[in-house]
Amino acid sequence: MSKIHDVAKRANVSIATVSRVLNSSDHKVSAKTAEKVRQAVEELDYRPNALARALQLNRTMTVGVIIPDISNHYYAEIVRGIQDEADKEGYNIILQNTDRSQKRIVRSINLLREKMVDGVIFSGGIINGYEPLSVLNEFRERVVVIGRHDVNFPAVMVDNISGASQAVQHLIDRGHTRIGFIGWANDSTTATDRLSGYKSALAQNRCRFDQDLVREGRLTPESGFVEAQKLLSGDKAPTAIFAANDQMAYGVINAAMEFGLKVPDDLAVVGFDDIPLSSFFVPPLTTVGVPMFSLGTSSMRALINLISGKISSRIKLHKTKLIVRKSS
Amino acid sequence: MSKIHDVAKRANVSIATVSRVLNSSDHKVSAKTAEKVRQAVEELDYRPNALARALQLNRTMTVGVIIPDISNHYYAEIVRGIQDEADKEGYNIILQNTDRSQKRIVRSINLLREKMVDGVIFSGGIINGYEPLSVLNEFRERVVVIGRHDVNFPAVMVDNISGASQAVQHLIDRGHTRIGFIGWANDSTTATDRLSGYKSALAQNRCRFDQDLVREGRLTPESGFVEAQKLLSGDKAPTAIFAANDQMAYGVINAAMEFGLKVPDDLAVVGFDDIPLSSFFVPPLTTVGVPMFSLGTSSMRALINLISGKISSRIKLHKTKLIVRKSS
DNA sequence: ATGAAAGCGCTAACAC
DNA sequence: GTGTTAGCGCTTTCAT
Repeated sequence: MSKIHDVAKRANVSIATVSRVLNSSDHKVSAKTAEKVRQAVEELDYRPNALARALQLNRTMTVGVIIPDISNHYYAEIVRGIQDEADKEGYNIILQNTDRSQKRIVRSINLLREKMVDGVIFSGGIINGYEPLSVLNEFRERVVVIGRHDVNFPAVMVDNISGASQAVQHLIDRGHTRIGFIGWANDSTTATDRLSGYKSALAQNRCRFDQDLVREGRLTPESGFVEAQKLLSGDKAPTAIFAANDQMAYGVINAAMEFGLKVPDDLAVVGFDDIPLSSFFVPPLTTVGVPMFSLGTSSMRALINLISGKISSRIKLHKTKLIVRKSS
Repeated sequence: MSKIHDVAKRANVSIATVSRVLNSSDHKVSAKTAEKVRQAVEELDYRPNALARALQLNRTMTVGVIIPDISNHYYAEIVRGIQDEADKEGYNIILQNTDRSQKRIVRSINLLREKMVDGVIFSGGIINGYEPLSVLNEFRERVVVIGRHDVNFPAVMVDNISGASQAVQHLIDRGHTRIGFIGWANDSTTATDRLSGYKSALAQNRCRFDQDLVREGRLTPESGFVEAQKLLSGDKAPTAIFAANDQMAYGVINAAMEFGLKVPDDLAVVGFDDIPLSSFFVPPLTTVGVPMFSLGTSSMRALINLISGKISSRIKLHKTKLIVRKSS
């Protein structure tokens, strides 16, 4: 692996000169010398050592991305957005999965500190009022959070309240009044916001809110299946179920079949997220589309702005979109 | 951000001593001094600068992972496996998406070279006989490839031939003789192997191979839909279709509905991969399970062995498993 | 327009 | 058992 020194020797110049032409510094270098250097670089297939460069410049051009789980489509899509945007500006990312574990979040942050990342994007898991928050503060003005607004960092989020409200309004428009809701444990603003939207649509239409119709799943098809069974086996079963994510909605549809209920005739089902398979599910799932890719790009954009000292608005709210298909 | 110097000063020792206790070097340090140092580290919340460390040690403890697209479940799951294994040994990964573009593959590899990664795991996209191959060679003994054996690197792969063959055998056992196949463009060994398995099962059972029954999709539900339509509208339509991945199988099932065909009664459908939603599809999809997570862990393990100079077998073949559900 | 040399934060060889 | 120092590969100030 050749170093700047080798290039300098081959081009008969000093390493300072090599550095100058490679970084197109404002220091003038004669065209002829520059050409010689470029030639040598080519011949040696020289690549500057990013480590040495970063150490000197105090800029690694890499950012940390902390998420619960990359094998979850939601985060995978966000990460893709982050990377595409990062790529444009020459940034790379180091990915950390936390499975929402407090301990792993702290470990991840500390590791990213050691690796001297230029900033971090955080999504998923609790960070408020806990150790992670203080550790994250080490990054000061270089943190962007996806999906939470209850924390003192710039945030990129989805308007979950209005999204959920739209979904429920749609169901009400279809004539439903007993609408079940399957959410998940309320340690996340996403979960509570979707529940709020559900409640608010109900209230706006003077439908009675019934605590027996709301259940907590665990975001998996399995849990959607289980909770739907409970909802459906009561004596006052709902005629429609709004699942707070698509995967649970799949479980709901399966449960409906189990009960001999036709979707959407006997039971209408609406999901949330619009993951890629939802349009090919049988029946194709009505759902609230979340622009995950855009969440990724815009969080990365915000972070780049932060890093380069530009101020950007502290909260960017992304709109959802109701996608009506055959399950409702 | 405090540095080793600050710690040394606070503990009243030299930086060498600090370094020693932090790296538990075999150089002896008295228990009392060590304690003083640890105290200072704690108080200052000191974290060693990994850049400086890596520059000195010529080891970054990060590896590059090159894949087509993280938003594709298949790769997301592999990456999760890679990361979990990497974590155990203190490695981190830098992720590169290439969308199988030749140019982006080369760019990625060069970037990873600059970042001085300790090794790379490569999956997806063509690398044989092209520029990428020669660039990858820069990493010499520190490359592991997932899914190809036609290239001169240690490889971790899936036994696609026997997997496909199992699937087709299953269909034949169910009484089918006209079995359609939807694969994809044959620039990938995965694609050709799955086709080979299909053919070999046919041959073993003395079923005639009919070129009209094999089609090429593009791995998406949409393309599965389209190709299935073509298969189904011919005058000698198959009674079963084996799609070379689950997503295309979803499309096939949708096409069947379009034709008023009941699955599995009028048309049996088998997929490949077993992505998480397949068990909740309607009907639940019969498919060939690919151990993606294990592909990830075992490729990372192989790479770690390579890095630490241990020899490991050059090819590790992972078995698939036929999962019979309701679509066949 | 070009070169010499300091220094980014760390490890390890060498002194004592 | 502890300290001093060279050097990892680069950028940049200061000379010339």
